[in-house]
Amino acid sequence: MPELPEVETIARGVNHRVRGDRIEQAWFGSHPEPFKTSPAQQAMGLEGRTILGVQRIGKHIVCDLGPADDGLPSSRSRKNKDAAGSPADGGPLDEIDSVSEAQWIVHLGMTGRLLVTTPEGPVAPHTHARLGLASGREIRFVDPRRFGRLEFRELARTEGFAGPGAEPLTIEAEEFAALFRGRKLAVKAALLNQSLLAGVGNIYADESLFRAGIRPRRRSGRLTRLELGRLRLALKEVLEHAIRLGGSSVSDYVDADGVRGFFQLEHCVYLRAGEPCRQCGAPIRRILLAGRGTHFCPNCQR
DNA sequence: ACAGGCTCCTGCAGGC
DNA sequence: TGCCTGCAGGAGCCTG
Repeated sequence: MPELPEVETIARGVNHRVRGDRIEQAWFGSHPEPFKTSPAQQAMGLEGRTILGVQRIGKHIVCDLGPADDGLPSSRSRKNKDAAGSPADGGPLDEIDSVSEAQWIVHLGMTGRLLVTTPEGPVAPHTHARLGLASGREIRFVDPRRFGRLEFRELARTEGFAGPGAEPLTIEAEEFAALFRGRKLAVKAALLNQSLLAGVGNIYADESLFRAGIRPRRRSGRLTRLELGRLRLALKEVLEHAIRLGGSSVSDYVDADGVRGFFQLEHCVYLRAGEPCRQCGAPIRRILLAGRGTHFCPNCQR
C-alpha cells in the first residue's frame, strides 16, 4: 500500500520520464469510482498539455501542466528537449519556466499504480486511465481495488492542490507538538489522520512508534515533550530511510518502472506479529486500533 | 468539535 | 479440488 515513501519514489520516477513531454491523447475507463473529475472532463483538460513536472504532496501525485495548446504538433515539448538537453531524463525542474496552469492529481489508494510504459506493452487488468505522450511513452493508472482517485484541476478556476496536513519530512518541533496537544485520540490514529500529517499510513505509523518507543494506544495529548520530540525524529528517519530503499513492497507496490522497493525487509514490527522484537526478542503483538492492524513490541514501547 | 465506526472494492489465504 | 468466508486498508461519510 503506497504511503509517503512509495508515492515519493513513484513521483520521482514518473517525473524523470515524462517531464517536458506532451499529452497527445487521454483514455479513461468506465468505472466511476476512480474519478473525482468526470472522465470526459479529464480527457478534455489533459489533451494538448505539456507536463511541467511531477511531485508528491502528502500521498498524492501532482502533475503540473502547462497551458492547453491548439492541438498542432508538439512544438513545446520538442523545444524543451532541444533547449535543455533532455528534460525527461531528469534535469532540474527550473529549466522549464512555464507556470503551471492545470494539475492532474493522482491518489493511489491501496492498490493503485502509476506506470510509464510503451503503448505496445500488455494492458494490465483494472487499467483505468492511459495517457499517450508525444515521445511515444504512455502513462497508465492501474488500480484493482479502485480506492484510488483521479482529479483534474484548471488553476484559473480552482486553487492548486495543497495537502490537507503538514509534511512530516519538514515539520518543525513546535508545529509537530501542537498537532497532538489536547487530543484524546490514540497517537496512532492521530498519525494516520491526513489532515494533521499528510502521507503517513499504517506501515510507517507502526514503524515510527516502535522507533520512538511509544505504544500506539497512548492518548495523543498525554505524550510528553520528550516523546513528541522522539516521535517526530523517528518518523522523519523512518520515512527518509524508506525513500532511500525505494519504499516497502508488502502487497503489490511497484515504482514507475514496475520495480519493487526494499524497506519491507527492514520492518521492525509491521506484519511481524509473534516474531521476536529485533531489539529485545519479545514477541511482537498485534491489536486492532482505529480499524487497522497495529503492531508493537510490548517491552520496548511504553 | 471531536472521536470512533462503517463502507467502498478486489485479491488472496485459510478452512472445510 | 474447489468453494466459501474473512481479512487487508485510505479516506469519506455518518453517528454519538
